[in-house]
Amino acid sequence: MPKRTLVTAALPYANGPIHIGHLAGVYVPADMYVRYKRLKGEEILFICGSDEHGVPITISADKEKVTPKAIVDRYHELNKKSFERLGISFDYYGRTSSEEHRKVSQEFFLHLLENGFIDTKEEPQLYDEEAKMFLPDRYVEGTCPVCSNPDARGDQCDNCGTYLNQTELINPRSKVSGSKPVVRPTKHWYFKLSAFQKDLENFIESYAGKWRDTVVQQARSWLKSGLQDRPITRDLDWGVPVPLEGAAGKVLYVWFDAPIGYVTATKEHLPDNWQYWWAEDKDLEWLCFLGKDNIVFHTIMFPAMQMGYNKDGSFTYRLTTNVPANEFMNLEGRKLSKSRGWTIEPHEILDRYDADIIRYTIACNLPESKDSDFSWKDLQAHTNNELADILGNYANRTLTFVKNNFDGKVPDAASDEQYLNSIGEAAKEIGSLYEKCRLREATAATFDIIRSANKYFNDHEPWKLIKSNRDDAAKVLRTCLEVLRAVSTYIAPILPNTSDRINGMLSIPAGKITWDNAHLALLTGHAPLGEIKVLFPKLENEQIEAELTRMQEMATKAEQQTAPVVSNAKITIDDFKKIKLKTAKVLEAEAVPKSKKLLKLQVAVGDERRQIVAGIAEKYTPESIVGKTIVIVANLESAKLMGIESQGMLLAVNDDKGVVSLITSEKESSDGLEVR
RNA sequence: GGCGGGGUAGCUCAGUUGGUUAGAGCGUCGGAAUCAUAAUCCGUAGGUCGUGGGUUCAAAUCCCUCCCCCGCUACCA
Repeated sequence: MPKRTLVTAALPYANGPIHIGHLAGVYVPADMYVRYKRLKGEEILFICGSDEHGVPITISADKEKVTPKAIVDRYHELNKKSFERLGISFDYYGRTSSEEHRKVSQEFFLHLLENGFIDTKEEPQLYDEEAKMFLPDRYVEGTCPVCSNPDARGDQCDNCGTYLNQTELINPRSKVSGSKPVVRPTKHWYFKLSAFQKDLENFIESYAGKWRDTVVQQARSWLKSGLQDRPITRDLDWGVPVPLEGAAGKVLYVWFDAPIGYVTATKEHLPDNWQYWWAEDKDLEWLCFLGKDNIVFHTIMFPAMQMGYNKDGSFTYRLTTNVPANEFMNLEGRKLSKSRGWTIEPHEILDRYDADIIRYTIACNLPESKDSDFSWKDLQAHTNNELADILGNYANRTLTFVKNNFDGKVPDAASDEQYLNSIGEAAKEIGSLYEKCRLREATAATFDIIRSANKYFNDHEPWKLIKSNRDDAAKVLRTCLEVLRAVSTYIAPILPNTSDRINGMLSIPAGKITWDNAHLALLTGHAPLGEIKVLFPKLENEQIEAELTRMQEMATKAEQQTAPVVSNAKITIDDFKKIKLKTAKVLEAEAVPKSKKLLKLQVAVGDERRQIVAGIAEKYTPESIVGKTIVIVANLESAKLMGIESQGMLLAVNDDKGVVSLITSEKESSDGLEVR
């Protein structure tokens, strides 16, 4: 069988639009790789699709009072469209809510069950008697047992950050009916991940030194900690139903069914031939493009699932042969965050910007070895200084020169083979960078070729030759045109639209030229060229400023929406009198172990001694606070923070970066005095 | 808190089996040229390689401390 490569890109979660971070981490690099391979004439299949199950989607649906299907339909279509507009050239873009995916996932589950890698466990879980359903973590709210926040979620308390088990919540309430849920035993299915410890260690070590270091290290880190069996079912009605008797209301956990989506999509695309891309075969490679948050699922979880499936020998899945995971891309120096309004979504900006300039800016800043940054000024700089000035201007000066001096026809002259061959050599180097998934370097090296072409034009001064020796000028321009044609191939993985546009101006049909023959002289003398168009108009400062302003506005708006509602209602003096503020002298202070922010203080309030736990450790050391006279709220209900009782609260000036300064009394005053 | 990754020129990033004056692109400054979207080409300046220590004849590179950023994770390696 011929050597072939399956490329998958992590399935975007259909609970929102993809953003520029996804593009940089996964889809642009995957697409560049795939397009390169196609130009090499290699057999390749590029698979992706929407990941459409899981609790966050049902929560969004509840919030909007629509069905989960309505949510995933919306974002599936939106994202699919965005990918098309960006030229991400999937061979097939599936979705995990499809009927085929249900079948494939259930078959996978049953096969693992038969092979003995799935267990069941009974465990207590909260059940909503009114809604008649078990409640997944996030469907329960209640009082946090650690910090007493009344609105902690079943999986985590947003106030103190503690991860919780839903049964730990005090006064739990169902988000579905509002009623108080009861604890009931429920059965869940577990994948025996622990059984694959040894096999996975061998698997990962066999790729040590070949895969990116960060990927191997991350996987090792998981293995070192010892693998635990993981639950693969949840009580939910949105997802792939567990195909067993007595499993009503149980669906497969999204982490289990999502990677199977790669198989499903292949099957839907090639119903009769999908095994060609999935059956173990030394000539078949499988590359998983994904972001760093996804490494564990593709190096540990899914390989283990495949190993379990393969055990009986009826079908042997190809395990991944490379996981070129990327780090994250920040935006204007800050982390991307949809909830903070700090994001760029392709469907928003593709009306204003050529997809290729976005692809190029991303390609120049791929977060291959560490987090990188996307900024509008950077987009402007790359567009104006490189795309317009180096590539666009090279095309323009060459074509215009031919138009003005050679009647707009390819000069009928021999080209400079030595120079063309040197370009062919450079392209070989670039090819090996693509093979190694060093795509940012490949991008830079590609533009070095175009820089050399500008230099060639300069050095040979055809504008002088045309007056003294027309034949020599013809040779130079013929060469420059051939180089432009070659360049249109070399840029195709990065700038597919631009490549087509250049081919159009050269009047050559796309498709006949390969990566390996692109440097050969392939034009025909006297062939007329097409209409010359400017490839990249420059981006003006005003336009970039407008984008920055727009982003600030979005962020401000998001902040206002999420900011806690501060009541503007006036309070009476009597209300204020309810709060007893007193001075207190700090006698002792120590850091609370295992906490970042907390200090445990012993304070004197008059004759009384109190213990107060305060979140000021990031700004104050225990030593620096001992002896200070501070202000506390003396009649606050006591609370437990990290299991330590706190009898009161101290006052301090806060800003968004945390506590800035304690409120102390200006003059030395004794403790226990009232503050008014 | 634990684990993993990162902290190198104004900006975005390369660079570790330790070894001559630490690299690239962009930006800066100067020059050449004028075919071209004033676009190109050549040259210049600019870094105590996060901090503090250690190993070594020699450290951006190896070891240790600490600080900062990112991801994963949560009675836990």
